Amino acid sequence: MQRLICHVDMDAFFVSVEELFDPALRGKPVVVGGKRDQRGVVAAASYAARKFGVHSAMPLRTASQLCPQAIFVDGHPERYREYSGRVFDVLNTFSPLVEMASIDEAYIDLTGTDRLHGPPMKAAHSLRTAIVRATNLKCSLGLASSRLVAKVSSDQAKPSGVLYILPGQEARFLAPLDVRKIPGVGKKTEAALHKIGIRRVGDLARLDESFLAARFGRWGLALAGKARGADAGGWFDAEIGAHEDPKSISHEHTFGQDSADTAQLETVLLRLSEMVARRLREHELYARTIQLKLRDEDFLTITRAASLDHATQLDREIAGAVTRLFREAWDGRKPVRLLGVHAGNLQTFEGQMSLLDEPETARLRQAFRSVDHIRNRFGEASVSLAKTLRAGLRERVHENPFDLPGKQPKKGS
DNA sequence: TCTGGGGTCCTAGGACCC
DNA sequence: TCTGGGGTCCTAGGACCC
Repeated sequence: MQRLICHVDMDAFFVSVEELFDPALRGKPVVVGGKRDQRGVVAAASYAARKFGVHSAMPLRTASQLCPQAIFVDGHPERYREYSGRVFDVLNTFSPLVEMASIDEAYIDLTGTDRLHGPPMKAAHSLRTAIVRATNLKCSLGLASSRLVAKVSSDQAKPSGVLYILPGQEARFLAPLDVRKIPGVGKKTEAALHKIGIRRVGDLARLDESFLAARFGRWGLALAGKARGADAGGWFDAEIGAHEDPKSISHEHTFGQDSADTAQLETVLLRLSEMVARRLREHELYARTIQLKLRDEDFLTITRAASLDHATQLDREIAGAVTRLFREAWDGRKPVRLLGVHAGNLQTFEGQMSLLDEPETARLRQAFRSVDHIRNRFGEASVSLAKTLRAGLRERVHENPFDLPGKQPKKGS
């Protein structure tokens, strides 16, 4: 069956939500992200502000210079989450296959829903009407046979439009667009492509795959696929709405003023560690690798990581690890602009428990190493011996109620 | 211009193992 | 020891997205 993916993108989301809470903002140049003289960047700008060249990710101070009459407001994440949830609920009434890709955009799989919702354009308009009714917010919709093309087409439909790319027309739709329109092509890749004379997606599609692969590595290969409209690998291929645990959890803080006050810096690290630990517990995840991020007054940024001998979700252990890293990494003189705490190598409960049982896992690992060693030295003749050993060990493993089947260590070489 | 905070994925070198 | 070729894990950094 022909896949039909719809990408929903809320228009000027943060600004529009703020306008709901303060209608006086409507039509005015509005910048969401903080005060005009604060350290920080623009999270969202109203269309009136964009006319002055203000755009998201721009420093607030720059935005203030470009558009002195702009109204600067703080962001309200709780409000955005609330409205994001409403959008999700609406989409969920159209199809169970819904995925919020970020706070203001979603994918919905409408494959095979024409009996229910009518043809693609009709379905899209019903969707948009339902969203407006539930939120009073505008959005743009892109429909296509892949996530990639759906996303690009919703962008082309802005503001407040609907665009459907017919199956088979993907490459024709993409060809005249700037390469920058392809998700994943940022400033650097764009510059690299411009350097070799490639400006539009069509130029990219004409290139040899092997040339792109040689020039841009694995990413080049994906790029070639994308230029032709394919969901080239990774997340783009995944089923819509598949739940996935986060791969990392982090918090960071930029100081209002750079600081070289050890006590203050370590207090912030402690607080960030607590925030990370709390979120780990919320997700019921355990981190094995703790990473410090440190940015100095010259904006020089380093990261230092340490892997623990067991995974944790405890404030104390995370703070301890990150403080050790900090004391090694910071000379105590250069003022610090930013500190961050990052938890990676995340494990679920089961993985965590088998690791807790340390002498047992150490013995197991040792045993498997011996098995592999025997196999390497004595070849095929030893296979049955290895099998027997494994079977025996699996029994032992099962005795541990927290260790689930299928969790044995990986085979050696 | 003076550069947030939360993520994902990729690369590359080195340690270590067999 | 002049020296191979898998593989995994760890760490650091960077591009990119919203």
